[in-house]
Amino acid sequence: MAVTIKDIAKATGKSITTVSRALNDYDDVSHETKLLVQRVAAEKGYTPNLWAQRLQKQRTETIGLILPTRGPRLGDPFFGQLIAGVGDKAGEYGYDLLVSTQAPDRDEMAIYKKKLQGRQVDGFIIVRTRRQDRRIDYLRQTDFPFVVFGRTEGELDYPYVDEDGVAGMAAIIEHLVRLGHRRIACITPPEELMFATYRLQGVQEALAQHGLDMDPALLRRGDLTQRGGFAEAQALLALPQPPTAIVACNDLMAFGAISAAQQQGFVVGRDIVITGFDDTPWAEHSNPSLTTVHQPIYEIGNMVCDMLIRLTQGQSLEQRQVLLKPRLIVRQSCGADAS
Amino acid sequence: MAVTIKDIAKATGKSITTVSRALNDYDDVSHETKLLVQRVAAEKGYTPNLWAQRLQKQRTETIGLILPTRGPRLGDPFFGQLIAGVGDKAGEYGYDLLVSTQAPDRDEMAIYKKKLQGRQVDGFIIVRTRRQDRRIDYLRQTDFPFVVFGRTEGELDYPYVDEDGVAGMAAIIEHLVRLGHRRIACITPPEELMFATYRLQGVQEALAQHGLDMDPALLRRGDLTQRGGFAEAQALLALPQPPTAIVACNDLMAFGAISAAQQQGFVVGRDIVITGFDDTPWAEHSNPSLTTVHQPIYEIGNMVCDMLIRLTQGQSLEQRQVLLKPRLIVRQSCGADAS
DNA sequence: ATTGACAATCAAAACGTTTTGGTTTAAGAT
DNA sequence: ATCTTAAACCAAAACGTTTTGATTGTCAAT
Repeated sequence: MAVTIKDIAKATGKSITTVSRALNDYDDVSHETKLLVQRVAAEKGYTPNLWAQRLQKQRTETIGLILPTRGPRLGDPFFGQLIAGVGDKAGEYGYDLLVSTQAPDRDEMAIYKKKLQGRQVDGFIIVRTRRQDRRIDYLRQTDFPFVVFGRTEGELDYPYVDEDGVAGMAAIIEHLVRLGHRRIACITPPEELMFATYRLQGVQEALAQHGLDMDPALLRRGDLTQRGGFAEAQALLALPQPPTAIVACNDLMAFGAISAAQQQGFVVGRDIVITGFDDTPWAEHSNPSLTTVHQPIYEIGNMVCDMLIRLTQGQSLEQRQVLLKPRLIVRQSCGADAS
Repeated sequence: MAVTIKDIAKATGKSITTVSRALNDYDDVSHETKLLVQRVAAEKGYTPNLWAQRLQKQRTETIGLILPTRGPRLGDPFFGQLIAGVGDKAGEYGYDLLVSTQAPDRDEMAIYKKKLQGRQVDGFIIVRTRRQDRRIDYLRQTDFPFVVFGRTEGELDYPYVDEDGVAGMAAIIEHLVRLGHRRIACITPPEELMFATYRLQGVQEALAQHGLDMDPALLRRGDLTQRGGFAEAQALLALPQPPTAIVACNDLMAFGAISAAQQQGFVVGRDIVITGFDDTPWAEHSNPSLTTVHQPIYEIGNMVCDMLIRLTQGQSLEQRQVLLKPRLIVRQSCGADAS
């Protein structure tokens, strides 16, 4: 059936030891033997059995990514780009990417435990961090390699890559205040997510710096989906004193808010301005194009994967903790000209 | 370090054979021994080493999904939903999902070969089929399990799930013709993709049934991205005799076409109508909401994964080849009232 | 007392590969 | 001729688990 190292040994007249050492370029195997073994292996289509290798070498060369959601929410381009970034970098190193989705009937921590205790992955990438994140607590407690896209509350003594959401949202608020907006609403993510805290903090601090208090009625809790953004924007626009600006904490919710505004006859960018956060690939080409904060999700995927693989290979990281500077992208949804 | 079966054997005073058979519920192990072994294993946090199991059992319980693209294009909700559908179903069976990214260039087959020859997966899910698809040719030739989302040219003697793109596009054309449109443009996918052929066939046959020929100037080749749809719609709208309707073969390109039309001052749904295909989660909430053909990508992901796992477990499939009936979803982008 | 059946357990082999440490041969130095 | 060294190769053990087939002890029937 499948070609094994024994088949190559038989065909070459060498021992399985020599075949193995020839294929792995040991210096105590002659050049002639190496060429012979490698030729025969290629002819017969021999590929090492990975399970046998992993068992013997006690290495998996596999990255674990457990997506903290399931179902159609994975249509959110955030996840697609992240998987792309992680997957492409893992592929460069010859590592595998093991993806799991989180079903509601399955205990999240059980999945982590099973893969860790079964030594199925060399490390995990953690995404969409919560303020108190038991995933991170567990991995620290077991001293198992991981890298985080995001941060948590408390001691940040683990490697992470994050974008400065405080500064990003502050940049948006400052831009809107400069445009003359004083009644600014905010649609935030679910509060257990750590980035919700940072982004709201950025909004509130920037408002305070301009002597503006946020009217509590202008603070809505969204669920990161377009549908959620649509619903919250409808509620905001129905207020006795509706906002002149809606600051959504991610692009998806901003798209939903734009739809809600447009359906009520508002011209977005003139009658009301709406902003997002992420700069998903779609933001530039939507109508109107979306003002947002650029977050290089694909590149972050590359970075966290690179860091994790280096960690699992015993290499030191040049930077253990990276906080990316946000970049404000001004487009039509806040009134800028098409560009 | 990690708890092995030897540790449990030592702690229980039983042989490793008995421990294994107790954990795997063999009927020749006493109930008392089973309880003892299972208790000790739980206390010590024992999880079997998966590589050892896979080596011994010659089973991987892993599904291979090699996404035929790289980089930010994975932000396309098609891929996110597919991964969700496959991942959720794999999780239900306790199977792993191994995701790789690889553009369809000359290295593509090397990844398939490596995973197949290394017995790293039990089977593959193939997506975004081409008219001549060397992936499918290779898997058939090697008699390796796979299930396809889509079809190819020629003999369809493999298990697949697809949606009837001919009928779906025909339904759109008929709807537009009924609305009075006679100058209908079409933005197709790259022609090597098999579904491009089916969808264009649906367009052309439906037009012919109404005595309409497609003006070659109204046939544009897109690349499935929003940006591509934008560019093609711009070209179409710049024609001396622009179309009154643009039929895009996927939602992303339709969104791009909508943006292009709106930027030129057209009211989509009144001045021009635009349709898509997929019914991505965003189609309903965009502005205007998009008329499209529903394609249950998440459910298809479930189905192909289910079929593949059954195949790898030696079960027969109730249906080896599923052609889903399309469902036309009429929304505002073709002039329907908001609903 | 002997034999047969059954419950329960266990040693050994197996899976495919890598690594450790041993063996053999040939060449060069003494 | 003898000893040493280096090149090249190989047998055995190892990795952790599962499966096969053997063994042991007990009980019931003859």
